[in-house]
Amino acid sequence: MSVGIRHDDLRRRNRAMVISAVRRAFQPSRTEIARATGLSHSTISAISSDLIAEGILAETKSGEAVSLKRGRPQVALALKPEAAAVVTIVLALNFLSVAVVDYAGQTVTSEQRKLSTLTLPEDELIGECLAMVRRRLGVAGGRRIMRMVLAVQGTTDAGRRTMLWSPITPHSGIGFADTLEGEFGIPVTVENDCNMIAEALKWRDPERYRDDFIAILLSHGIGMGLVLKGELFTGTQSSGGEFGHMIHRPDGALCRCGRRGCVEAYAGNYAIWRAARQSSEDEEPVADISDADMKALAATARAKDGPEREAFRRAGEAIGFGLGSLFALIDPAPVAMVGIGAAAFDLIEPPLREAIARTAGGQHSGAISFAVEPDEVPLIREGCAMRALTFIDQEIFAAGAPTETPARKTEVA
Amino acid sequence: MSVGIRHDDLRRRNRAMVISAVRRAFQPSRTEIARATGLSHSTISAISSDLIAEGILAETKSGEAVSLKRGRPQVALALKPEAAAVVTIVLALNFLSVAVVDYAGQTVTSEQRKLSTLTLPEDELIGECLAMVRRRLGVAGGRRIMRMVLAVQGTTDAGRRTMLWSPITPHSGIGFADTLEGEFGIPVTVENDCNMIAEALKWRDPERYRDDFIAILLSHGIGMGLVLKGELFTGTQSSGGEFGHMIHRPDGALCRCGRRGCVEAYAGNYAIWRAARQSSEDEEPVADISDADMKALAATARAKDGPEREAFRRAGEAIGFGLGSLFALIDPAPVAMVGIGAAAFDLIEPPLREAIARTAGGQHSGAISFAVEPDEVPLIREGCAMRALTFIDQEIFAAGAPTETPARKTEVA
DNA sequence: CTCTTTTTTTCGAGCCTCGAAAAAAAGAAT
DNA sequence: ATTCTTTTTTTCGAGGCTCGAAAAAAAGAG
Repeated sequence: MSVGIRHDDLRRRNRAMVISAVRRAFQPSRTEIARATGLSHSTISAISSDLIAEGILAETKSGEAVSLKRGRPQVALALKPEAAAVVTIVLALNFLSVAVVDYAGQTVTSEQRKLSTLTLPEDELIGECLAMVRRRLGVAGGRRIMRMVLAVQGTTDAGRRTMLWSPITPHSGIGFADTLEGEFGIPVTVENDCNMIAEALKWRDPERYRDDFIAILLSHGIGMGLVLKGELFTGTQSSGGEFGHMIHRPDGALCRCGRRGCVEAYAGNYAIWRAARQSSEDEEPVADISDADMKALAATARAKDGPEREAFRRAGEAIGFGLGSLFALIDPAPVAMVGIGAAAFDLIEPPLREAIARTAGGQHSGAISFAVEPDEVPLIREGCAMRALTFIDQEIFAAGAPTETPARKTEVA
Repeated sequence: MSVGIRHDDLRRRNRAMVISAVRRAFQPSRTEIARATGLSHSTISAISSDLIAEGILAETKSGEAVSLKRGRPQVALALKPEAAAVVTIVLALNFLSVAVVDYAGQTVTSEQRKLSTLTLPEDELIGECLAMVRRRLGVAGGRRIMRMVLAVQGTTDAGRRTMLWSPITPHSGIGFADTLEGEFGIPVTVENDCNMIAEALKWRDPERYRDDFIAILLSHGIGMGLVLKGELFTGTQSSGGEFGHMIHRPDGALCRCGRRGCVEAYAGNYAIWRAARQSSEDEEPVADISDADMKALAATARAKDGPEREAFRRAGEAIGFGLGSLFALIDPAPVAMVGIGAAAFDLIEPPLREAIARTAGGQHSGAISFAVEPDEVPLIREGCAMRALTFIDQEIFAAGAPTETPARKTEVA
């Protein structure tokens, strides 16, 4: 049962509202914040002057944005870039990327490289992450890093501290959060990559991706990030939302997860590849397929009506029926198709729409809109950054300065 | 974006917390409320004395519950039955039931009868509801009815004012809420029956049905009520959660909804009936099957291994794969099987568990626990009552009396 | 009949938000 | 150039709310 509201919670929550309003809007004035939050001008004035004094917000002289109206001009408030910084770590198949992002959301420094995640021993995989973070922290100088977020394909535990399982490595149960916190002394969470994509879309296009939407990652496997009623949906015991492992055909094609008939076993890159080569559905999935190979496959499918086109058709059908089942549960919502598979969405869309129209969930299937974004890595990185920054907003800065005690010396025994 | 907390919201929310704590616990003392809400004793004292003065709560002298400890004995607080009352209306296939329930949750008067919902014209169907409510209100005397809730199979609109579609009647888009409000001048909502079952389970066994669980109604059709993170899950455009219309086998058996391959097309009573008679999967579903017939079918299936047993096996399989897909999305959770179909759960469970074990969502399928409750009507009624009562708690009584102003004369010019 | 223990109420302090009024900072009008 | 308007922002006192500490209440124990 949720707990009552203490008196001091009030300030904390309203501070959080103000910070959130500033992050959401582009440099709003105090008046705009008052309107957005429904709080009075006096309250906004008091809170914002506190936040400025604490170095969290700053007034921007900048634009002078030529006021066409008369009256006292509005003073724009902005997040102070130096107030904090965060580290994002994106770990994908054969790929690692680290960035430092300031409090206003600008990237300070970043690095990325290829590495063989499938063959690397566990300690070396972790070592590569640590080394890259260490290098970037060196470059980022004396910034006050307050949070790190690591995104990875696969499932995490509910506390978002451990990668339970991932297709990018044979190792499971890697406690990234503990390791990184031990090394750098900064709070860390481990997040599902598709959830971060969904988070990023919310910030990129809040008009379209507002309360309810679905991000589907079409890649070697199939992932999903789901936002319901404005909140990122996560499972109760894990990161949840394993759209790729909904059952498309009971006892059907062999999936990478070892079961049969999952959506992914028809729509993942390896499944399309397998079907295009007219291999048996019982054949073990291959480990990795290059983007170039998948593009070539799509080109062949576009050129002539052969097994390649049929493979994409079956992929679209699987996703269509999967979405139909999902929509039966949650009602139709906008969909973003992300990842290399989205580059072949022209092949997938017609059978997908045909399939979804044959389901109860796809009742108004014509009205369901799909957006396409083939490059997932920038989205994942943005999602990590926004997640880390909003954590600082809500959990650290909203709490305010530790009620004077001007010079407290922490003893280290 | 959610709105800031005004100062007067504070009291309202904490009053709601106190009322909710009293409804949840059995006659708690002020001390127990303080512990449950995390608020201070002084605050609880102030709020509860207000609520007593307003006639919402009352101290119970009753039990004297032999205090074994020394010290000032705790004074139990209880909801005052006369503070309000609600009307519940349960509309099911060929069945109508109305009850008046007092603020403490005790049934004051109730009535139920059979009627042919499938053949009744729309206005007569509505007329029967109105007449039964009118009769019960007559019996209930001068109680302050503050809310009505009508539960019905099928989908409602997001505002819960209109029954969009229901299998119990050929008519669609019936605006029950407007009609009832127009007739009785009391706020009304229209709810999905399975959602009310889930609501009731939360109150009946809060240990088991706490944050995440699933209620599945096995009846002529298949319905679901889903609770996630303690909140009843509803779709964004409708009542949502159409588990029965997730796709089990693409292009498979003909469903009552007109599509093919839905879970319901294998696991609904009509589907089991159709399969047991070895009819084609293309055969139009029959309109209704009596409970006695279904029980006889189950008895035959138990007695010998024939098409009847196979029909139940396929039903279990469909539900198992459906749950597997659902669990892929939300992680496994406790399940309650409700309705006449649950009386044959012994036939359904083994193939269900076998199927779910073959899905990624059913990873720890042995640990998934099923409870069985064949009689759904009392659950639906309880759910309606609790939903109506908690609405009064949160939205009406939490707001408090209209700030004294002992004799304010409103001028009408 | 006087302790001890536990629950409940009372009371003053400290915050917080709000509305009204004042101050500030411009453009428009004279 | 100076005086209106207009709009934004700050200031200030009032009113509420919760909290902790202390007091009061209501028992059982000794």
